[in-house]
Amino acid sequence: MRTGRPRDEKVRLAILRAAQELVLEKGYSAVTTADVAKRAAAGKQTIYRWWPGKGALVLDAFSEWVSQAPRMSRRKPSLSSTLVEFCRGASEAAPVLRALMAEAQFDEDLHRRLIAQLVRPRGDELRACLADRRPADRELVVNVLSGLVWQRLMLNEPLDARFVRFALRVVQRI
Amino acid sequence: MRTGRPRDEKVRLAILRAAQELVLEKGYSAVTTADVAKRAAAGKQTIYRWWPGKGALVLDAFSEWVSQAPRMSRRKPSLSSTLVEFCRGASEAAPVLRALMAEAQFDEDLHRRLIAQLVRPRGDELRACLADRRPADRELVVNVLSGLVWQRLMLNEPLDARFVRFALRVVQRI
Amino acid sequence: MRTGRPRDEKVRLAILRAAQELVLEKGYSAVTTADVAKRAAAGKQTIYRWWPGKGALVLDAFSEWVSQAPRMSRRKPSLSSTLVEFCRGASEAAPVLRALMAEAQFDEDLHRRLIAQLVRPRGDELRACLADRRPADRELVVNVLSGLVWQRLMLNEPLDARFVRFALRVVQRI
Amino acid sequence: MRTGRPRDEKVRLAILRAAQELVLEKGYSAVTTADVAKRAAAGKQTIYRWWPGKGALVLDAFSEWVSQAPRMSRRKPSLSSTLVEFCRGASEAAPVLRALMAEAQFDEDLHRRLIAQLVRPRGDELRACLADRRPADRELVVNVLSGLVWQRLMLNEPLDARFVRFALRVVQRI
DNA sequence: CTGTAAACGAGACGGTACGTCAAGTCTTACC
DNA sequence: GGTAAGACTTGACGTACCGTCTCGTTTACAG
Repeated sequence: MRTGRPRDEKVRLAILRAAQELVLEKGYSAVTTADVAKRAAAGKQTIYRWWPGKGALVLDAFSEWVSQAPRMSRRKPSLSSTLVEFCRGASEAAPVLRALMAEAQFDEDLHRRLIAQLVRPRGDELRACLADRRPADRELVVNVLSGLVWQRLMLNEPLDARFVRFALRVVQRI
Repeated sequence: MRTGRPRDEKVRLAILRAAQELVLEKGYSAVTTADVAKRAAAGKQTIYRWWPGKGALVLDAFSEWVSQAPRMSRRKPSLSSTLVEFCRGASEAAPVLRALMAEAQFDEDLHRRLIAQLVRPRGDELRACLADRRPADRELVVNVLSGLVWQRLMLNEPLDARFVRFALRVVQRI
Repeated sequence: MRTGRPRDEKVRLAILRAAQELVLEKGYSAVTTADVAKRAAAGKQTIYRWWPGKGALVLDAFSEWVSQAPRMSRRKPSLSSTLVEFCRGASEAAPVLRALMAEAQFDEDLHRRLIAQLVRPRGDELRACLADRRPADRELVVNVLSGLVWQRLMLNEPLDARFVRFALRVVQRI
Repeated sequence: MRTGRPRDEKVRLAILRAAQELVLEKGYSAVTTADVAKRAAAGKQTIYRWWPGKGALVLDAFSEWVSQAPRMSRRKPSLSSTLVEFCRGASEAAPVLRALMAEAQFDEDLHRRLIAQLVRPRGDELRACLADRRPADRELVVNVLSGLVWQRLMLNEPLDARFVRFALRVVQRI
């Protein structure tokens, strides 16, 4: 049986919400774990008990945010609509995504989490839209598309409609 | 006319060499400007007088390194040989490139320098190999290739021969 | 009438024993209430329910220890033998006594407890050996002797036989 | 030759003054190194560069304070006047002295500093007043007097005129 | 040859974030 | 209501790195 005081879900949510708000307000690098604790009316120690650092915390905060917009559609979505939606989300969260990917370059653990929580799921979504392609082609397309998107993010170029058309044109050629 | 003591070229080179050595030995994030100054038998101030920070310094250090292997060939190189060479270089310097691109996400100025000194030149090299393609296609291919490479770097996946074959296959389809 | 579960004497003793052991093993300041709880297989709350803090707990732990060596002698003991015994005890427990007196300087409540449980009883023992002196002299001697001992403790100087001779010489002069 | 930027005397004094002021205002344990740094408009690191911690800093701050009241008298002062002066100073600074002696019980280095900077000098002053006594007696008296004073401090009892008379009576008997 | 002005090595400095630690309180389920 | 377990808030701690500053010294060029 589990003993001791159970983890307080309200505190967990308050921390995630505070992290998200602060990052949106001031940007990733201007936020400190102490700021988040303050805003969440929590102790710094509580944050460090459950997350290894700012990166993993912010990643969780935005992972939950993404998950709150569930993909309900029962039917297989089209590639183009998925890509549009994909770029819209990435565009909104661009500063956070850039910061997380950057931080992950300095932090092996965060790198793993980032891939598992953000990179892979998005790849899988794309893959799901390409069920009718041959497996080898599918990987090609997924790699090219996500490569284009991440490059665009890191080079701080817009992920707009023009980009989506560009990407789709590339894919049709393959 | 400029008066005062002129900049000491030996010092400049010692700093660049020290930066390069230390980054190769301990990795980008484990090196501080103070470390570089110490190793180069220079003062921290001398570093900050000529570079805005660690990022720009390391970028310069590795730009010079890259330039030391000049592309001598007078004749237009093939895309595949260029890509092979490209990946070989990127693979060797992968940890530094990852760190610089990451740091650039937090530093507007470094971001500009990185694009001007590393990203754009490499794009131009690729473009030069694609002189026979239609301009629109050329951009497509350059984008896709550099997207694939940077993604590979940031996800810490190998830029090996298998990857080169993969990339070339993609390009041939376009 | 008292309701609810009565205080568990075994727990009380386990806590006191754990506190004593740990303080002897690692020293007062290296021990935390959490450590004591762990060793005693008790909860931190149980400690804080019955003692205001580490200081009072350790004081109790060592008060009991001291009391376990009860002074049985029915006849009035001599000053010199009392002093010898006094110094022997103080010497053994010196680190704890130093720490408790130190802690008491930052904690009003512990200060009172320390005086009531350790300082005053020892003064009274001395007083009992000086029944044949004039009251005013008696206070003089008690003050001088306990002053010498506490000073010796706080300055971390030995309370050895040489010191006892020294102290007795002082007293004979008064 | 001394190289590098020399230590800034103004900063050193600002830190000592800030430490002294804050300790007098809020009491030793309510003051943190960060507070002192803030008040002195200094960096925390600057404090830790020159002092091992709060204890040594406060000790220095009050050592200087004591030294600013120099004993100018060329002629040998009387024991009683020295003792009066002694008690007056100890009485004023009582809270700080108690805290420092307490802290020193947990900190070997501070203990040494405290003895060298405060305990020994005061003992020497007393010794100087007892030049006409036999050496063995002298030590006796010095020990008894300082023992009485420190005990009085640690037990938080007043070092008033009554105490001085008491102490002098003791000494005359020896 | 001499004065001036910038470069330089050394390292102190103010500032800020970090991650850890202990103290004391609170919340479960069990007894 | 006592108890074990352990999560919680709070706040000090000491460290690390950043970029600036302030010394004394060195080096070129100007007068």
